Amino acid sequence: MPKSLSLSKKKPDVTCHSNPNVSCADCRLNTLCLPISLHIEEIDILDSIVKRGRPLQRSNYLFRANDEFKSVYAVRSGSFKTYTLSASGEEQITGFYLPGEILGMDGLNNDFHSNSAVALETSAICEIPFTRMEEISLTIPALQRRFFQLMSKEIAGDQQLLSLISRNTADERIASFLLSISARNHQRQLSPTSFNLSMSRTELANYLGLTIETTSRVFSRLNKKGLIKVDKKQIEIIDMDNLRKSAAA
Amino acid sequence: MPKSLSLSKKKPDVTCHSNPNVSCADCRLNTLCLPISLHIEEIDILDSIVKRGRPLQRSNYLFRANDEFKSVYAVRSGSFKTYTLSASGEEQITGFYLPGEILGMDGLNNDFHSNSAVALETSAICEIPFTRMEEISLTIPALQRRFFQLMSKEIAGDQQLLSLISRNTADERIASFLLSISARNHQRQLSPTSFNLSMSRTELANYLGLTIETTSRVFSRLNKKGLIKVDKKQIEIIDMDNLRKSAAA
DNA sequence: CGGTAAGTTGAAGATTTTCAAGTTCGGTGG
DNA sequence: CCACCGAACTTGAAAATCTTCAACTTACCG
Repeated sequence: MPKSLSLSKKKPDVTCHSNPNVSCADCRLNTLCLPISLHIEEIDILDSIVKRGRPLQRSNYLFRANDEFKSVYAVRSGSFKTYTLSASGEEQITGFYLPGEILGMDGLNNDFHSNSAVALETSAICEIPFTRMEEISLTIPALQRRFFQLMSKEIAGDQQLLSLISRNTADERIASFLLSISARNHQRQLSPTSFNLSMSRTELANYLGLTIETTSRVFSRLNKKGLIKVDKKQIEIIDMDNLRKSAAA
Repeated sequence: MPKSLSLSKKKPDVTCHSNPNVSCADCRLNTLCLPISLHIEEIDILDSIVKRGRPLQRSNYLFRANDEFKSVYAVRSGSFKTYTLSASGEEQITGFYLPGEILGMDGLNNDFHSNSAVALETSAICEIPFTRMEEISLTIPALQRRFFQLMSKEIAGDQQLLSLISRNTADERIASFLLSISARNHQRQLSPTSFNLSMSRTELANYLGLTIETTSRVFSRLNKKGLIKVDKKQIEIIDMDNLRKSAAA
């Protein structure tokens, strides 16, 4: 996806969030990401342990299930999916992660990741070594609290998804999903009505507990009803009010 | 809510886990609960902030959605369900909690509980004031880590449930659920093959994303197949191997 | 002992899945 | 630059599972 890709090289450009030179203090995502509610000195300490690597290409793994848990990761640009394998070995997508969101917290349970994480497009991440973070958390209570919050939010998100899948129809699930992406884009100063889905229909179907055919049919239906305009992965929300009603359930 | 108020009267009976006088160090659940991997001195510090209250009766609330978040709770005896309300106001049960399990972590996100928690039977709990726990966590790294682990486990559990609901048939869901209860009982030195479900069919159906009728039919079917013996809420697992196969998917 | 809540069972209906056939897109090589 | 190939997606029709509606039985509580 045509997001950024600035491959460093040139002068520091603090406006571009995929630039590996941008510190947490300067990062335009720091109102969404881990640093929320930290003071500037605290942010600098956090910043000192963050590793900023080169971008991952589409379908590259950030970590795999059963990898040793060492770090959590903040999405700097691009997007990721995480998935677990079900008892029978099928992929179950557990989340999509956008810039400013944290992934990898599934690994704290027993020192190994239970999920795998894959880049859906060219993406950049900030790696936060967990042991280091734990150490500095002991001296920055706000950071400890923030991390608890993030995990709690993850739980809340999973529970909401659970409710969505277990109580709502296919149309409602897709509509809710689109509204979720819309809202998350809005938080990032991106258009809430026009965006590009970085995941395939298959991945979306999997996430929402549907088949690809049903998912495809729902997109066609919402398109025909005039609630959204679908052009492959490019989505435009035409009638937000009625899309909300479709999601309501 | 009728929390704390430890009645403490008679002589300490360390064998009974619903006795409010049992300290963490003596509690027979301390290999499951928060104290895992803490040293004895650390357990004593943790113990000093734990409030042990009188039992809650069936259908009493431990906390309600939108209550201010103050504490997390360890189940001492009995059992609880937690639930959220969906967009349309329907109850979505998010978990069942057995002795030694921790609930209430949904509240860290924004200082208010997103779930409500209700006793399914007469139950006792240990209340752990969260601010106090955060404070002592700063001096007991193992406790901080343990709490991260518990939250991570909660996430893993939710994701597994998600996968179960979104990929498995009604029979598989019920079979998996029974196996889960069986395993958790086993951890508590209770019979893994004979136990009493503390939740109603309606609650179980809700939790597994089914209707009560389907749930009832599945119980009848598993009973007829000779995998389990159902007598109201009393369940006996007759053929563990085939029950596992039924859950496999 | 009666009344209400909980659970069971049957039959019809509905949504989603499965199976199948196309279509479109995107990349690759000629 | 175009043609070709596979992957992704779309659409239709049949099949399956689950839900809904309904009637009935059983259990629980005062």
